[in-house]
Amino acid sequence: MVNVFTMDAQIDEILRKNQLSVTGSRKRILELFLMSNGALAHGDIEKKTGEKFDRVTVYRTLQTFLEKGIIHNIPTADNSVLYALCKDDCSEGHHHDNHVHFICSECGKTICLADVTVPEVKLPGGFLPHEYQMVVTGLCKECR
Amino acid sequence: MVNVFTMDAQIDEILRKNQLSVTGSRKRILELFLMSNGALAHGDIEKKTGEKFDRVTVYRTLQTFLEKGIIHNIPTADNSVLYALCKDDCSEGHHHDNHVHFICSECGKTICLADVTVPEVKLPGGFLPHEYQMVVTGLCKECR
DNA sequence: CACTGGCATGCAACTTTGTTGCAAAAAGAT
DNA sequence: ATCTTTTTGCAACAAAGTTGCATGCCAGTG
Ligand SMILES: [Mn+2]
Ligand SMILES: [Mn+2]
Ligand SMILES: [Zn+2]
Ligand SMILES: [Zn+2]
Repeated sequence: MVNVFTMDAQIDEILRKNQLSVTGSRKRILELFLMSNGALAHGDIEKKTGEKFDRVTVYRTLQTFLEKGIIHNIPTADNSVLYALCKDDCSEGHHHDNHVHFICSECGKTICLADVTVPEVKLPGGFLPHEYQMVVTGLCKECR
Repeated sequence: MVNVFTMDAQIDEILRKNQLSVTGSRKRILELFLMSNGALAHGDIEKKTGEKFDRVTVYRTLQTFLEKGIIHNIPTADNSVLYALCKDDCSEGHHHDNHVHFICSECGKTICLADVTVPEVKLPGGFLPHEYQMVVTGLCKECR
């Protein structure tokens, strides 16, 4: 059971820290990310907020969160775009979410494995790496 | 300069080997993959084939190639869907393309690093891994 | 608490991307 | 050359994402 009081305060703090005005849609969408232990797609958010907010507002809110470094997006092999909360020390333009992502092929859930760091690999000469990303598919705890 | 004669024969062979009838669109799209050293998006193919084939045909051809294991798709953090040729020993359903993919943030090219194998990482208890995928962003040889 | 400038939202209209059913055309087999 | 099966193009549709603009709400000021 999640403590609603502290979550509300947390949401406010995140928005303030990023110099964003505290609005209904931003609070709600941030709440959804905090409640979910996994990643969310645009469609998930639309479903969970119902008719409360316009589709366009959801797009713009996600875009804003991305730019501020509140969320990061996750590479997937299909065309789906997934977003997940960043750790505390991510900031505009500079992310530290170099952790592995796990996608369950059964339930479809995508989970940030915050404790599993992406290993760096040696590249052939000429390539100048900037960021390493890793996605593992398989079965999650519940589905195996 | 690419030898057109051998490429044509190669295209035929690939299609035959996968029990696909040899048609104009399949030949042309396969040719594009063989000529390009990187990955292609649906949009790239549409641009390069011009008005020659219907959009729907391109979608269906890519779908067929995917199912047959002629191409594989590449995870990306944005919403783009990328495809690249599989190695010879890929077959329907069973891919061996466990190599790292490099995306140049300057020119946008995506390259299969066929010789760089994706490292396996140790996951927290409960997760049952099936496939590991890795994407590296940075600057390619030409852009650095 | 009321006022106000600037930012966020909703709406409408539009573009882009992807899907489906079906008839015509092309490919492969005999 | 003829027949059967597969592939293609077209049309219509559905889903996903974008843009401009008027209205509404937020945060700061007095
Ligand atoms: Mn993550
Ligand atoms: Mn590849
Ligand atoms: Zn699962
Ligand atoms: Zn480049």
